[in-house]
Amino acid sequence: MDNANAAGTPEQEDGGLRSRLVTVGAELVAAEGVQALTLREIARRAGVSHGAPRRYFPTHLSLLSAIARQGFGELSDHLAAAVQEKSAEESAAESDPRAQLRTLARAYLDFARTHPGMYELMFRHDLLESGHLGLRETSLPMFTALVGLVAQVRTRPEAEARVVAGALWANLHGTAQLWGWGSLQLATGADDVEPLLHAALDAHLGQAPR
Amino acid sequence: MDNANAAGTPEQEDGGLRSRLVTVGAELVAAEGVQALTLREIARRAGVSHGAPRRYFPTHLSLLSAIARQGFGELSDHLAAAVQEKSAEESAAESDPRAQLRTLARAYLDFARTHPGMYELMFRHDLLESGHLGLRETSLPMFTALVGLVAQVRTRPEAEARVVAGALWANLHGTAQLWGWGSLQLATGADDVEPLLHAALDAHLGQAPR
DNA sequence: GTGGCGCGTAGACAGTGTCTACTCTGTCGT
DNA sequence: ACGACAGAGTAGACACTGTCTACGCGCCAC
Repeated sequence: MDNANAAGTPEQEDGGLRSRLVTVGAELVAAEGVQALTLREIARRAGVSHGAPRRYFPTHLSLLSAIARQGFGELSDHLAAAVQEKSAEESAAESDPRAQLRTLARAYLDFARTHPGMYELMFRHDLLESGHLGLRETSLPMFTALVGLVAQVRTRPEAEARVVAGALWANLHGTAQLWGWGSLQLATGADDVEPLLHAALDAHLGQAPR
Repeated sequence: MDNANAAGTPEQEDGGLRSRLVTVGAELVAAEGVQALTLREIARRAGVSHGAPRRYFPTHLSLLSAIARQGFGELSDHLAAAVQEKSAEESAAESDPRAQLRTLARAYLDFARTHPGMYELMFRHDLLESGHLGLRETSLPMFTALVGLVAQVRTRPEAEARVVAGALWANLHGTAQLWGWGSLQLATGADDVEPLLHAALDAHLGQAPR
């Protein structure tokens, strides 16, 4: 955990088995889902014996936690890229926090839709080390950024921005999860997330002047 | 599956191993969480060999689905009891749909908080049979009731009631899940769900005249 | 050279879900 | 009355999992 390429180096430094295991795990969960994330299967795909990962990850959960940590990084990148791209194509108001929140929320649901396995892993707390530092270190900054944007919009001044941000996050997460399972399609009869996304945004941020 | 006590009889008819397995499973998940819901452990606690459940449940997932089905029934009862009790103590307006939605949402979060293991199982789609009829049969009526109440409130007429109801459900589910994991406490700094519950209700139903 | 040590292998162990062969027991047809 | 039979549960095997331990191999310092 305090190794050279533990947190500093963002991508695999090719040689290291540690990062290779994480990369292989990320590919595996994307290809075959959480169920396929067996310790032995990851080791197999990395081309090592089933005992090798233990040198770097004392437990199966710690390896999965490292994979989920990379997932949070990917999510963070995905969100950052979305707002940047959006603010680039609409050259004018990059400072509109409401528009930023809109693209942020859309990108969040988009990530969950396009990376279902990884997103599931990221919130399967029974598969992650409870006190894993990396997870909170990676996810908390995203949330505080969300709080900052919500505070700028301030549709409901009496409610603390953190609470509104938390409620919005919970709404997005619930939507992602129930949609991923198919429950929301069945319940609402819709075949597109957009209406639910708009409902969540309008609800927590107030009616949009779209 | 087409046995006598398959779906018709609501509670255990004492003798039957089938219902005993479900009961034992429900107790086990309440006591020790989803991880403890092993086929062999359930059989052990039911006092039979590990092969016995196979006579009634062809697969581990089908047994877990039956347990989750009972969980949805318990949730339904819990919600019904809450609104009934509330409308009884406030003798006057039992017809106020907004108040009913309020107690409904509170009861939903309360169930998730007091039955964490069962609630987790109910939404662990990887542990449930995908096409299990009983689950949808039990959960869909609850949702249509929710839709009916939302339609009566009609804060946002342009949005379909089903979409608003779906968004509200997603919000509640996300809150329950993230709160159960501790993420929302860490993010918002709160130690009580109430603010998040109020935020969700105010957001989706409009500011309350409380 | 030789001892240590990082790094990975190989095997054992208990536990799991599934499958199959078997026993027991009560009921029914003749 | 008696044997066939179907329902219900047992017992053991199999492949697979995560963890643990003992064992090699290669490389570097001294």
